[in-house]
Amino acid sequence: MPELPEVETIVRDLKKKIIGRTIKAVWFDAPKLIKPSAKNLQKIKGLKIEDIKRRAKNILIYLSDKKLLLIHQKLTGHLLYGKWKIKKIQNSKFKVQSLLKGPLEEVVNNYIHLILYLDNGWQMALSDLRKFAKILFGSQEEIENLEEIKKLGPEPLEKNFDFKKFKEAITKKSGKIKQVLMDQNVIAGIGNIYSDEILWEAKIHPFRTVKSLSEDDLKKIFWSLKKILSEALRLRGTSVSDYRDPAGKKGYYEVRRRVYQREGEKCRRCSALIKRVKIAGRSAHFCPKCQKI
DNA sequence: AGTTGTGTTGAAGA
DNA sequence: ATCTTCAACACAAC
Repeated sequence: MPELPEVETIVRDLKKKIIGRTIKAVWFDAPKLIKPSAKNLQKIKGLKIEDIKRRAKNILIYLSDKKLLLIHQKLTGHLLYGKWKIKKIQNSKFKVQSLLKGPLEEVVNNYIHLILYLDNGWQMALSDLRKFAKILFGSQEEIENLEEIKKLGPEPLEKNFDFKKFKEAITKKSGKIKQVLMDQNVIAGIGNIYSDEILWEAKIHPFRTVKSLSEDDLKKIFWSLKKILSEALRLRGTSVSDYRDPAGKKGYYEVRRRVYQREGEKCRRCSALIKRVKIAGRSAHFCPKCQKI
């Protein structure tokens, strides 16, 4: 599940590889993922990759001719950089196969549904097991001005995101703190993994309402947010299930996890057993002893 | 072997 | 408006 640290890792790695390259051809087998239409994506041929940025969990690939390719990897998508061949098997079926040995051969990297062929003989591909990803191709102006992009909350790792901005953002919403932290229009880039991790670090129960939080509680959450997200970014993200970097390799935050998917294991602070409960259809992990209501 | 969990987002329902 | 539920999809685990 790519959240801010994972998406940022992908963007930074891709920057080193594909900026300056021209797209020679495009292949895909899941046209439903592509908006406004898959046919329209053919117009990407011949365009040059000028820059890559991240906004929330979106990857923005800036192209020549003032065009923009937006990719949201959703749950199981991740961009890869490598070389593949499309192998035909009987009755018009086919299989995408990595030509490079190593991590790219791993099963999680073999749900390729989009390939951009670059002018250096390499390719950028999207692997997405569940086919939830969103691919948007259009003019820079058109995509940057989409309501869903414009209404996104502030970027939490930016230097100018201070406690004042955090408090402003978080207190404009009501509800449980975990849900508010995951709201992309409050703060951009936090999902299920890091909301659990941040609240454990801050010793705040995920069910606490924003209204019930003291100034001191908010400060603890703010500093935990900065600490956890930057640590996860430094460790190149979490690969509990299918996230991989563009080389197909895992992130290292997995081994440092405090609570996420550690139900029944010992709390790293007090040795109580980590609990998992449902909140609005998704699971929240927390320590029942350190994180009191 | 059918059911459930997985977790992002937008849309639909209440 | 604001909340919750669901659908999109594939696979593992039970």
